[in-house]
Amino acid sequence: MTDNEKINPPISIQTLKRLPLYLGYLKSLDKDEIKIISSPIIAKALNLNEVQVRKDLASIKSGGRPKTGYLLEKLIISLEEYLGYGNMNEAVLVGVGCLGCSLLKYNGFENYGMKILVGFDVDESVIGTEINGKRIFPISKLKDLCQRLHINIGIITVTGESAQEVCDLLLEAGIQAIWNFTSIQLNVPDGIIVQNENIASSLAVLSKHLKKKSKVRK
Amino acid sequence: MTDNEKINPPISIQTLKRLPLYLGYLKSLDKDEIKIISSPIIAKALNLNEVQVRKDLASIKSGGRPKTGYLLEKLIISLEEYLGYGNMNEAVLVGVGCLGCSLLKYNGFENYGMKILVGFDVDESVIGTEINGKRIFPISKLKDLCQRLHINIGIITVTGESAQEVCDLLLEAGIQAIWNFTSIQLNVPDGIIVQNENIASSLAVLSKHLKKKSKVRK
DNA sequence: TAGATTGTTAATCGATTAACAATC
DNA sequence: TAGATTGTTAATCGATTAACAATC
Repeated sequence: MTDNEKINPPISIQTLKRLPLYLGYLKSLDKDEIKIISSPIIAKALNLNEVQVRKDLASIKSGGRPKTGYLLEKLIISLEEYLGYGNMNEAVLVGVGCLGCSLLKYNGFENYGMKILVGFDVDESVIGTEINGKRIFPISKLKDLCQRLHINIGIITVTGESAQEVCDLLLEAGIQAIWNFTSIQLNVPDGIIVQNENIASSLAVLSKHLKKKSKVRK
Repeated sequence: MTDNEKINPPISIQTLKRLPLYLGYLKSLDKDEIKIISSPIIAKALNLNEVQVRKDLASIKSGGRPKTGYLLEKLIISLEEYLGYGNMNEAVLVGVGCLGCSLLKYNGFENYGMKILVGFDVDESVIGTEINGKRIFPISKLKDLCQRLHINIGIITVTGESAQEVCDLLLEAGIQAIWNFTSIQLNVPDGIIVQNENIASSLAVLSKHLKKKSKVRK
């Protein structure tokens, strides 16, 4: 453990995932009307336990005050700072199919500190075109371009069959984090993070729940 | 606890989410070549603990045999059965924007036991059109149509501002499960499941990881 | 029989929740 | 001061991992 970690223990991944929820809720409030907000109110709005909210917020230096609560504006700034929404991470996307295309078109990522610069594909018919201002390059240019642009994040929206291949290519190009939209489990070396966006897992939870309900009804 | 639960304890949500991963991996294997598969092999392929794999597979009746392992074909069938990939859940999608459109175009859901029947929107220019064979209706038809078709799942791909409104409408129409692609936390009564597909949370994990790495490198 | 693997019981680990002191 | 709220320490809960008996 480094000295830094002794003083600022790393927050849990669960807490980290909740921080954007807090931020989203706080930003939805009317800043002119509400100056101060408390953990019980946040907890109620987001269906969370109020102790959990306090603990989460305490883990970033949120400056809450006993009796008073948290200063709304200050809390928003703390969260944005912690989540790094100020300094943009740059990404490339590989696989400009149906899903890839809609991610390229989506402009909301920039609110979360990520910007997709370019796309890659093998399909001649999309290479050279622009989608939402983002140029599509042949996959042969991937390594060179990523290295030159110092890209950190690779988004994989190809089919399952080519996912690992694309992943390896991205790693060769020096990418540090992968956002995986395929249902394949990617093999990466230690230190590289893979975030899986797994539709099948979500659907499994949904449909199991439905099945249970229909059984109860019978 | 019901008698049924005493005999077949409900599996944990974590296990449930991993089942599609097992299935995907097993299906990717060559059935002609591989007849039998063991937990250490599955675990290695998916970067999981082998005890976890065994426990997960034991929770559905997978019929593994000591010394031998699991019969590949039988295991696939057990998983598909448990996940209910045989009987289709029917869904509607509300919000035919950029993301909604690409979900309508995506045909992979049917492999996971879900079928989107129709879409809804307020935008006159999309109402009446078809996307991938799915008709788009005005939102005023939502309640009637969902009730008549006995729809179970509602997919919300509208903007955050109208998300709760749409959610309430879906609940009125008798929907039992909601797949929420907005970053809003939806309020639903007990017994309704909401599965959040939260891009902001995923990005928070990715970018925190990158920040830590760049610090270490300094 | 010996070796390999499953399935289960016990131990460990981590996250959530409860209790409570500190504080404005 | 009394009441409300934060932040932290302790207790609980649930999931993962380890140990091991059962078995082919």
